[in-house]
Amino acid sequence: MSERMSAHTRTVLGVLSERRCHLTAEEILARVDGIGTATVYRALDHLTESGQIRKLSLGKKSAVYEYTRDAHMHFVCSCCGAVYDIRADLSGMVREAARCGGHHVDWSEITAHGLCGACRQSREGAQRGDSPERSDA
Amino acid sequence: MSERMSAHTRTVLGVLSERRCHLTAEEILARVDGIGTATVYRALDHLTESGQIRKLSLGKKSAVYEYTRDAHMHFVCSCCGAVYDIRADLSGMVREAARCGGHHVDWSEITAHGLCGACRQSREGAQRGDSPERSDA
DNA sequence: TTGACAAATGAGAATGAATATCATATAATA
DNA sequence: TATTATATGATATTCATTCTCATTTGTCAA
Repeated sequence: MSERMSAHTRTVLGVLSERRCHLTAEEILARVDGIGTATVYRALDHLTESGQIRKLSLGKKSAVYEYTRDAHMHFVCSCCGAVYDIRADLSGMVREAARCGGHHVDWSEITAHGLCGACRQSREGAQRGDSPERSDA
Repeated sequence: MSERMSAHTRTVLGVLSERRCHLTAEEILARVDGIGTATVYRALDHLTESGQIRKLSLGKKSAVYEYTRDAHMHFVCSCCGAVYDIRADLSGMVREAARCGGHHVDWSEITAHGLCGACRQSREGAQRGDSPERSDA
C-alpha cells in the first residue's frame, strides 16, 4: 500500500491499467522498452502481491495479468483461444460458500470454457458452405 | 465416447476416479507403475478431451487433474497451498451470464483464493504464543 | 555532501513442466 | 497372416518462469 514503487514497476502497471485487458508477461515485455525480463516478472509479482493487478490462470501455458477492477468472469474459447470478459459478479456467493467451509476469500476467479459466439457462427457458416472466419486469440 | 481406451489410459483414469482428489501429472506418474511420462500426459489429454476428467488451473506451477463429478468450487490457501473442495454449484449462473454474451459454456471452474481455516487458526494461535501448526498442501 | 545500507536491475544460467521426436511394440482389421 | 493404424517410452526439446550475482540506484542519517 504505502510502499514506494519503482519507475519500472510503475511502467508495467501503466501498461496494464491503460489497456484494461489480459496480457502475458511476454506481451508486457514487448510493450515496455529497456526493461529486462526478470524486472518485468518481479514487477508483476510485486503488483500482484499488493493487489493492484491479478494473475489469472486461464488454462494457457503462460499466466495472464490484468488490472484489478470490478468483479467479472472470463470466458475462454476452446476453439480460437480468445478470452472474453463476462460482466457478472458472483464473488459474493463464492465468498459465502467458502465461508461455510471455514475459509476467508481474498479474491476469486471464474473461468468458463466453451465455444464463443464468433466460432459458433463460423461453424454454422461452414456447414452452409460459407468460407470460415477466424477470430483472433 | 465410444472410443476404445488403452490399458494405460484406463489405469490413469482409475487413479483419479479412486482418489477423488486433485493430482498433478507428476503425482499420477508416481502412483502408476511402468508407464512412461509421455504416456501419462497423453492419457491425461485424451481423458480431458473426452470429458472424463478435468484439467484445472489453480495458479500453481503445474496443472492438476480431477475426475469429473458433481459441480463444485475450489479454494486455494495462499498460505499453505492446500486445495479444498467447496460444495456449491454456481455453474448455472455462469452459463447464463456467458449465454448473454453469446457464448456457449461447456464447463466452468471457480477458484477462490484466501486464507484457509487451518492457517487462520495457526495465525491466531501464533499471536497467543501457541506453537504454529502446519497444514499439508 | 558524503557515507552506508537496502532495494532494484539486468544479463544470463538454471529450473521444471509439458511437448515433440522417432523407433519400436501392440492392437485392429481385412 | 498381412496390413494398417495407434500406442508406447526413452529421450531431446521447448519455453515460461525463477534464480544468481555483480552492478547500479535510491534512501536516509550524520
